[in-house]
Amino acid sequence: MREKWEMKRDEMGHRCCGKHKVKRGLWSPEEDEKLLRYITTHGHPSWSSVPKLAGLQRCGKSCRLRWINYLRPDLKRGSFNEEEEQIIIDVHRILGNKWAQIAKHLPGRTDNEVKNFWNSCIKKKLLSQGLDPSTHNLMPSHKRSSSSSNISNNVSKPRSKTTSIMKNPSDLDQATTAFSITNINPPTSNKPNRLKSPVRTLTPSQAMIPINDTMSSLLDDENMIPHWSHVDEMAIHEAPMLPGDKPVAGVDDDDLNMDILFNTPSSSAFDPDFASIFSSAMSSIDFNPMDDLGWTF
DNA sequence: AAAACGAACAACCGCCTGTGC
DNA sequence: TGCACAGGCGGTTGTTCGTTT
Repeated sequence: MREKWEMKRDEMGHRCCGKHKVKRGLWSPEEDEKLLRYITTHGHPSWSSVPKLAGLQRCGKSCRLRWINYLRPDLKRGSFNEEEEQIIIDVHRILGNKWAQIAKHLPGRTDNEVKNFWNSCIKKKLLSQGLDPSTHNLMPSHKRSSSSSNISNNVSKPRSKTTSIMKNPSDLDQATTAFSITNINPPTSNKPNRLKSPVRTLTPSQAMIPINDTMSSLLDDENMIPHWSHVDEMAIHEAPMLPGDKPVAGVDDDDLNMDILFNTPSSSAFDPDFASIFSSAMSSIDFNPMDDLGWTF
């Protein structure tokens, strides 16, 4: 039984769309084609006007979301590979649930995709390893009882550089790099990857970015650690500009800026104590929960 | 074979921020 | 300064479909 307010809402349409009655739910191929055709020829100077001009009974937000998450030609479809997974874990450790920021480091991936992948896959992996997904620290119950886990194989790796690295906040990018975990992935599941949505078929022009070559070029040769500056460049330069697209500002300015990270009060998902935990953990000579993760420095 | 379950992903909702007036 | 609007973002819900029972 649907609530009255829900029925009223459907009659009235979206809040953002005023009185216009709009269609909701999954997009049909016809709608996709209309939107794709309109955006590729006219761009999207104003999303609120796109539905009307494109002949769609959708709200502007819905059109924007559909374009960003599904129709954009520079999107990369398919499963995340290990390098991408590692990037997500590393950046998430620094930024928290800033999916849009994380997605900027993964060319062709959307924040929604990253978020879904995190919630459906990575989160469970971390939990299965006794790691708190929000802090990436070992949970208390696992701190000294994880000997059966493969991550304990690297426990005795020596600490070195990171302590000094973290004394200079401007070196966050290096710190991010230094925080790369090796061998964090649990044994692969017996379950095969579920097929992606069968609705969309890539045309040759939408061919996949050669992720292996691309990503390997972003990795430090010895440590398989991403070069963040290169990732940023990729994110900016590989996405083709389309009509109506605004120039993408360099992410260097705000993404990995230590001052912002540690001083922004509005970062709700970001642990306010992270800065102190982070720095104390890195400078501490005593117990460091990260030891259990096998850092490679 | 069919129902139940669960994983993956698409889409929506509400809030926040930036901008123009 | 305050308001309205559009766009962006993160959290959540809904849908689909493969797997298990």
